[in-house]
Amino acid sequence: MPKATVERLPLYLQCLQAMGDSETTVSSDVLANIAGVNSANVRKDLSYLGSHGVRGVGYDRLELCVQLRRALGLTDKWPVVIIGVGNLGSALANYQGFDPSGFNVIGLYDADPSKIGDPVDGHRIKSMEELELDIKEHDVQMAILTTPAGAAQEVADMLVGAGILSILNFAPALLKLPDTVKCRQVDLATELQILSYYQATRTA
Amino acid sequence: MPKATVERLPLYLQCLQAMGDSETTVSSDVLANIAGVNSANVRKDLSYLGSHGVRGVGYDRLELCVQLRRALGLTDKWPVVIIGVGNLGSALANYQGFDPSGFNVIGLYDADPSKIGDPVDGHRIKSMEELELDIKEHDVQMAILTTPAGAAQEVADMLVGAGILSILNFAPALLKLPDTVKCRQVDLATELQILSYYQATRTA
DNA sequence: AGCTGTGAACATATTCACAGCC
DNA sequence: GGCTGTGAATATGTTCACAGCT
Repeated sequence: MPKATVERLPLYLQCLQAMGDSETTVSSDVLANIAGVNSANVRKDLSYLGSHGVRGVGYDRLELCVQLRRALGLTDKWPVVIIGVGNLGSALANYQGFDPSGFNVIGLYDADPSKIGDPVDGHRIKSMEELELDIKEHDVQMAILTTPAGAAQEVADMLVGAGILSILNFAPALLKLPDTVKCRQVDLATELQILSYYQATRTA
Repeated sequence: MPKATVERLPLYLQCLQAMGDSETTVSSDVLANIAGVNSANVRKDLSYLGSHGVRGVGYDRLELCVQLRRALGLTDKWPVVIIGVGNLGSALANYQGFDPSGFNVIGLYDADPSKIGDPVDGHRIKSMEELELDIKEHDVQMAILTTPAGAAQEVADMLVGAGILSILNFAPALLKLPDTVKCRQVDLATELQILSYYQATRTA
């Protein structure tokens, strides 16, 4: 499946879920409008699912959700760990969308001994030693990194050593990782700077 | 400038800044390695800056930083507002990277009357009425949206009405905006789901 | 009539490969 | 020798346009 398509599938899923149960059927045109994409693009993307829309009608909304979830590997819940329980880590820990999206936060970890044991959204913050054990015990493959930039690489190395294969990195630091590990970087400064470019170009 | 290039410029800037003052000169090869990009790609990207690297030597690091910042429209600081001071909004308010990145948080706003006046990182949370006034008074063009999903569209409409032209949206909701307004969506569930796809494909 | 699925056309992005300069 | 800048080649992504099904 093309990279560009993979990156749009969650968007379609989000659109379909947001529509609610009012519609049983959705056309590529309607979905395209909500998602802000060309309708041919939607059809081509969905064709990779081996999806079967009905000509003259559209796609069955619920069946399409199931197919999207299957294609994205969301049939079972992935266990994930969150490392670094500062403001951002706490914010993510409190996020209510993990479960419906297909993920299960199994633990929060921090290097600061004074935080260990503190409650956050039904969890108690655990130590880095426990992190390594938990990853191995629960076969965790995905980690969310919300440490300060300075600690990110060190933690990442440990995660990789423990068997983590996918990292979602919110720390403003570029990680050096083996290419067996997939990483997505979410960076506030980067996003704002991209907006800045278009904002500046507008007036120029 | 190509969209793909614009989205890489902040990355280069981040790499150059992270290098510190040890190097006065950088080759496309070195930068490419740190950024995880092909070196021809780096050179082509930088050629849009009207940059002048020196053959046989490379680029002057500091001059390149200046050129990148200029190209991204970061010569002056952009005033930005943050709307929705929950966990995530607080996390962003405490982020130390705004100033060096070229942004200046001028205010935090929340719809919840019980929060108004609370201190967060040197600011006091203000009301939505003040938001509208502040935007007009300071000519603010960029807003960061960290409200709950349910409130996002309503707030966005207000922002657009007040004159905001760029929105960085962390709320898990797709905004319907006039096409004069540029929006970037940062969505945790989406990012994890993309990782899920690659994680699942790995074993399949 | 209304929609999907898809080949063909087009557009964008990446990489190669090398001439040209320091 | 070592690097940049860039045309040409390739790869990827998007959109058009329409045949084909219901």
